[in-house]
Amino acid sequence: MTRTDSKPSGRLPKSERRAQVLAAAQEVFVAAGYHAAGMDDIAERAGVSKPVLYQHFSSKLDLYLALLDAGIEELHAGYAAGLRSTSDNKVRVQRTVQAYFAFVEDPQGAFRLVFESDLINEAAVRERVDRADLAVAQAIAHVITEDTGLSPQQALLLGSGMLGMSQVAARRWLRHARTEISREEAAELIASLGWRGISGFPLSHPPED
Amino acid sequence: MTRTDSKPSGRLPKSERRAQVLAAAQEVFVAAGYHAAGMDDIAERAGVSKPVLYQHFSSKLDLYLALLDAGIEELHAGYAAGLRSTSDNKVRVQRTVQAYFAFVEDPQGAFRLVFESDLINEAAVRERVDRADLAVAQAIAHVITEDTGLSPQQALLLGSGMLGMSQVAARRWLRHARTEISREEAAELIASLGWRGISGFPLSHPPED
DNA sequence: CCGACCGTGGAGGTCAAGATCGGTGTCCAA
DNA sequence: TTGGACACCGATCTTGACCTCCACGGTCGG
Repeated sequence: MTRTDSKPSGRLPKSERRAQVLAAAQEVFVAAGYHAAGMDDIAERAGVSKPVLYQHFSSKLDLYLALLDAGIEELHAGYAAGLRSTSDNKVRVQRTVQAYFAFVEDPQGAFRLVFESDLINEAAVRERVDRADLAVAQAIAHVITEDTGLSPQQALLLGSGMLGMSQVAARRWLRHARTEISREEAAELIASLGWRGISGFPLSHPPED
Repeated sequence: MTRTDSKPSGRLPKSERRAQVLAAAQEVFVAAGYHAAGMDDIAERAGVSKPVLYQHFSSKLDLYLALLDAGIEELHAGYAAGLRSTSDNKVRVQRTVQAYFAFVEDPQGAFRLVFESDLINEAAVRERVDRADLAVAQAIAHVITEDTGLSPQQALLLGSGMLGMSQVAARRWLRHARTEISREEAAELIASLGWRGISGFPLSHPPED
């Protein structure tokens, strides 16, 4: 019985141990937020000691940023697939909103790191979240400019409005309406709200001074 | 000239001194966030000593909650006035969105405490923000149920979508589009987005425009 | 004129949490 | 089998921030 591969606390390859630490850190950060989370908690959750944490990540912030990047990438992959799946802008909006709801429903809770981070004052975090939001808003703005004659600035503002609509509604649905309304129905409702709002704009928008 | 009332550091009535402390604390919290702000900074900013802080507020959290409550009340007063100013639901939506943009533009920056708090994990903070959001969403949901045949749950979800739309768009406008688009135009754009979205739902009254 | 009092100011205590060092067990190779 | 080296763990250090104690100056009553 010299083999102890199945033992969770045994020696693991570096990448596997790193993934384990990341998973544990995500659980703790999601449950408690950045500031309330302790490296002790993360180490205990991962079943390793604190020095092992610092063998993989140079600091608490580094660990958090790795998880934040993964979460943003997860969200990006979700809506990007929806955008490329069709050229029908209405369906594109539906897919994007669906992606937000799916992201929020993810059992790992990565949305807490992207949408509800308590480290938003940190420049690195703020910058990444801003960039992610801008990408989504621009994607929606692109859809808008195809269907309306609004200026890029106006379209981008509307895009951020659509983004906020999806984000906040998805979070409210998850917390307060998940048992009453299915994910698909909720997303469809919000997508209808957004699409009707967008498609109501005139094709040629005269600037009103 | 025995009285030195005009001297800032002199004796002040308790309420006035408290207001001064609150103003200084708001500046520091808005600029740095809760965690990065120090009681030393607040005391220095207010021109008082730390014991004076603790004569007025029992803890840092207490001080923050006082400011958060004031900010929420400011937002509430803004949109509540707009809702009562008319019975035209379209105008109500416009006024509500305008209130969000005005709140975000407030030079004291109270919106940072309500919309971008880095203490959102604290139960007291989360509860107050949730309650404030729910109030707005319910107010909008009431408007929605008047014009559509949606269920209360559906209307509340749409209301939170409208809320998020206004909130996120207002923040983006403040940070990235303030010089290009006026506040009124931006708010009108978002209000149009939301109103067209709402009025497009079935069983709605025919649009007057 | 003088003494007592009250509020201010700066220095310090405490504690939590992030970031590291000696000891140890285990695995591999000759 | 056995020696060596590597990776891990308990215990520790330090920093930083929230929260109170000793000396000082101005004011009011006798």
